[in-house]
Amino acid sequence: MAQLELNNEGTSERKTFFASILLPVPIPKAFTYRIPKALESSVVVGSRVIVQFGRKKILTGIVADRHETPPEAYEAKYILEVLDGYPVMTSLQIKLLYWVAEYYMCTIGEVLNAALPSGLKLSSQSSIQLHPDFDAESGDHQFSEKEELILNALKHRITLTYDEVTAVLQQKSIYPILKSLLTKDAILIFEKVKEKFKPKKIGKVRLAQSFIEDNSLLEGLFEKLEKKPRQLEVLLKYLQEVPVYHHPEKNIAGLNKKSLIAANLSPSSLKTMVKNGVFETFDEIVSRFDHNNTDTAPIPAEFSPAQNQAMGELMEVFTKKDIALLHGITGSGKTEIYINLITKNLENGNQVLYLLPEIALTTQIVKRLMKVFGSQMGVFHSKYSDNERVEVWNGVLSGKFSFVVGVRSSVFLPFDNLGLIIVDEEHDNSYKQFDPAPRYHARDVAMVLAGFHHAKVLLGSATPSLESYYLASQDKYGLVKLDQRFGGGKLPAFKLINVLKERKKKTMREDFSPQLLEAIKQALQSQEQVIIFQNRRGYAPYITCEECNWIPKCESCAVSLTYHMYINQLRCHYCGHQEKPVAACPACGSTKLKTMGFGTEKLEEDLKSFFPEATIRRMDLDTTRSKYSYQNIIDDFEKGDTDILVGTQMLSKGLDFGGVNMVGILDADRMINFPDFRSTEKTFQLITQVSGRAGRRNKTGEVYIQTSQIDHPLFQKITGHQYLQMYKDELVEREKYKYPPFVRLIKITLKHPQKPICHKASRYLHNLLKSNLGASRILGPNEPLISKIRNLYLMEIMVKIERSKVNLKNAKKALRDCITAIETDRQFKGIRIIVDVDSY
DNA sequence: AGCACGCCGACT
DNA sequence: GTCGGCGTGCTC
Repeated sequence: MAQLELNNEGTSERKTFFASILLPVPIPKAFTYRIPKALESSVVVGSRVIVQFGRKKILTGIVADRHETPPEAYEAKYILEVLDGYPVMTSLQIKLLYWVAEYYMCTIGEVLNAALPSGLKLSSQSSIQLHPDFDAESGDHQFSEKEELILNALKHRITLTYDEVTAVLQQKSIYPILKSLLTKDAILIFEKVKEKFKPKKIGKVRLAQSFIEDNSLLEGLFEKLEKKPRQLEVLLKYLQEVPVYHHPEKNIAGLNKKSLIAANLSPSSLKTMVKNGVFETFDEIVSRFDHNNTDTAPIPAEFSPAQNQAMGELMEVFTKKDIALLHGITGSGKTEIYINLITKNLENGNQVLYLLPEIALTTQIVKRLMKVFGSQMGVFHSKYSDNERVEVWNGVLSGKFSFVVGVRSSVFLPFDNLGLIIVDEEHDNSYKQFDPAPRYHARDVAMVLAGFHHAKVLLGSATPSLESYYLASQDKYGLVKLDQRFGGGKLPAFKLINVLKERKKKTMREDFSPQLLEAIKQALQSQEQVIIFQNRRGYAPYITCEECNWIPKCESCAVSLTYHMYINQLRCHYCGHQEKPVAACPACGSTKLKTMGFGTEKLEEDLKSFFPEATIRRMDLDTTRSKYSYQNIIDDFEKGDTDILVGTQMLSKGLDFGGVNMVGILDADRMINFPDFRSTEKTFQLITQVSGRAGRRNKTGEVYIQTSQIDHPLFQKITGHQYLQMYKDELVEREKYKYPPFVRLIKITLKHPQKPICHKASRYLHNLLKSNLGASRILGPNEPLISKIRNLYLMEIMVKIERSKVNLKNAKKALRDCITAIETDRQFKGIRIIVDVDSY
């Protein structure tokens, strides 16, 4: 009987398993592959696999699902290989990817592309080699001259990549020739796959094991080396560092090659000893994140009464709600509260994610958190290399990092047990990804992620976004306030300067009012540091000819070129195009060219001439491109080496300086008048944040704002620290004109190299949308402020959807259909349509 | 997105 | 005739 059953089992059709594979390509679906029997147990949800995609491409994919239904329309290909012995993604993560793709209207592949560090992606490169059975002398085939060229090249090089073949042939079309060689069995085509992630290794040495097992051998060694003093030195140094007599087990771990040789010992002696079998060398894989200070410090200062109360309220709120907004003014000590909450969560065995805007991350706060949380904390930063990112990813996966501080893309890390997500500086718009899809908002994704994990979310800001504050006031989120500065510090005092008046009186020196200059002088005299804020980089936003008003423009974008003096270049801030400024106007020949407007670079230069004694530095995109330059500028300022720091909005993010007492804000008008429904909110946030850098514990900080609209109502709210008032007034406006938070905004951008086609397509799309969604929901089409970028003409359409889920889903479906209709219309061939959900 | 394949003009 | 241009359609 038993035999029979066994037979049955053997002959009955064996189950074949299939897997849906996510591939990092912008195609809106998963692909079904067959799981080979040998890999049946290792292919699980979240596994990283290698598959062939198309004729030759080989890609890394992620298993999203396993099932037994064979696809009907085609024959599934086999999964070629499973990388890693464990899944690199969790099922919750995959769920999140699908949510992001759905919500932000992009493909799952695009989301995967953003989520997976590129070090975890494999790419393949096609190469050719001689066919092993190929005999050049046999004369079975005739080869053309070009085919001979390739065969010859393959005699010298074992393999050639396609690029190299192109180089050998000096022509672009290589495929027919390769095909011909292939049919003649002269070559093989294969794919070279390379793993990008390289673990960091350090070279180490240790004594050969025989010396450890037998002490007498070691004694003998000393005798042998008596006449070789250089080698003896090496041996003695090693024994000094690794006391194998008393602790023989320490020999296994060995010693860093570098530290052995560092003490002026001879590398060649060591080499000889390795050759003679005294020492053996080996590599140790180490983490790129081994912090030299693993000593953790306890939570520093005691809570102030205000902090204590806020903490209590937060704990209370979290028993009822999953999301809380901590509205704490600058300097009120939000970080201590965060640390306390993080600690509590980690003690409960939960993971914690702490999100920060990009540039706030390089600074003090990371150092401080590192002191508290030590090696269980991972840092995920955009300036990190691929290898470093893969290590953080793996660290989260393995449990090494239970706490991650990171930028927006860290919402995609492989957490499996989150207890808390903190979104600090919640209002900051760098949480929203603009350019390549997925155009996601990390704060909003974080809330969904937290929902999957049943985790809490804490949003923190001194100037909360209108959206968050509105939801908090609607009781959707808990709201906790912290409105006293830690240690009794005072909020800065504002002084508004009417530049119109000063201009009339002709008292302005370049772009500085006499009041501002006097204040800077005073501050410098009392050894205080000064921050000057101007939200525009470069020297001058444009140059113009005094005779004919000609302005140099970018050849591929509809913008004037910004003049950068330090490199004497005109630069386009949209496409990066650079050119040398002309000496004479090409329109009229006049040499009277002057710079107009001002950026940080000009302010820096002017200040240098006004205050030649002072050390002045500049912080903007141009001075912070490299990995550590930002840190260096901050460090120098903290140390007091810099007297005046001129900078763009970078200055507003997460910095905390002790020595600053005054801040100057130039050209506030430009921010207020920016044509964007958020300009009021953004200006308020930016000025409040920059002002927050001013003021020490014992002294009230001063903030000088230069404006030509001194009566603008926003200034009263800023100078009076009236967030609530701003919020109320702004909400009235937003409701009246139907803007967020009352609706969801979806921005559609159409791009085409020909202006008429772009405009026509946008009109067609507009009409389609109107008839599908109702005219009141559609705005535009508008030509954006910058109507052409990189030789593509732009048009924008805004869609407004009421805040209810049913509407949003239906609306997106309709939107999708309308866009597809335009995309497939032959008259609009080449049109690119970009959808940005919750556009900023 | 790549990258084949196919059809078409232009140049040794 | 080949070479390279670009338009079109597919990828499990």
